[in-house]
Amino acid sequence: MDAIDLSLVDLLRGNARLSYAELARQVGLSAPAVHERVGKLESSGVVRGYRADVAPESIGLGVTALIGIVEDSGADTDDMLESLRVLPEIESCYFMAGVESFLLKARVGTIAELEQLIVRLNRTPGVASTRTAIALSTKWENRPQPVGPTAT
Amino acid sequence: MDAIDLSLVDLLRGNARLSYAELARQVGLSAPAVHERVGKLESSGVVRGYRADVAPESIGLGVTALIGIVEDSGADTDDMLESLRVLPEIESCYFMAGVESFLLKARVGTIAELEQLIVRLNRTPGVASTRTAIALSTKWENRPQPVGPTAT
DNA sequence: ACTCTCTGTGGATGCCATCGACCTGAGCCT
DNA sequence: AGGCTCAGGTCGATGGCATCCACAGAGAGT
Repeated sequence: MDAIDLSLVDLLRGNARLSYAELARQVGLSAPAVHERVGKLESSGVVRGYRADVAPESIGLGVTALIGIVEDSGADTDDMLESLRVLPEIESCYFMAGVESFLLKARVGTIAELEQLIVRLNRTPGVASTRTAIALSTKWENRPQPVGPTAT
Repeated sequence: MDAIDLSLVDLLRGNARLSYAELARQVGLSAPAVHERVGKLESSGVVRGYRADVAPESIGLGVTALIGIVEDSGADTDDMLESLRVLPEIESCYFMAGVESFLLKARVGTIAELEQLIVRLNRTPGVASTRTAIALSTKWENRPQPVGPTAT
């Protein structure tokens, strides 16, 4: 991970569809060299994938909620994780310090679906209680912070 | 937004670097037709961009925190938003229902940097108080939920 | 029925991805 | 010092892809 790798990562976080030729121009290497570097970044796990950033409301996912979960004493955390993982509405799952062991970001189409999700969560073995906060609007999300030599 | 557009969105959320030719094969259209559809999805704002998904710890952002912000009574929400927007550590910002007006997801390299960020937030005009929860680990994040005709 | 529009196909062309051969400099052993 | 080795680069070739253009067919409105 030298400075050129960081530049490549930064460029691809800004636009994942840049061609290798364009990346090569930006970092001052040849296209095959960039191809090899990006391949190594992928296989070493630095770059996990490439995702289109889609406006959620335009695909029928207009409701965003953040849900904290308090575990039962004696609950098996791994089992709980598996129960959470199969719920597609849960887009993110953090294991937290604090009373609430998990913090979930969930996205659904309607409040009714959110209600169903919460009911299902409360029925899940190991869940003692949940606390749901609804996002009225998303100001921004997953903004990539520049990581390289910001000022050039 | 017909079924083919939804398939394209799903495919690109899974792998943003798929070629138009490959997308065309998947949805059963010609490459130029797919090119035009994707172009329209982009210019209509459905597809906002394409991002490489990078393991944050590998670029020196190993600490994730979620920060709730309680506004001063009489604070100007728009001004606050601008103050938050300039802080690059804040990757996501939701305007919430509830006592805490904002919920931020911040990513920094060290706990010391997190401390500095919290101090800065508490000094920001309009901020009455903050509440920070640290993520011990990220189980998954921004998992794209399938949207199209899931079972085919 | 005519025609307008929208969305598709097929063909042509130039750029890009990708492979293989070869080059170069750093580090290290003798 | 001299030379081995290897990581990581350049260059050139080739086949596939992006992208432009001309044109075709389905529906809607008149």
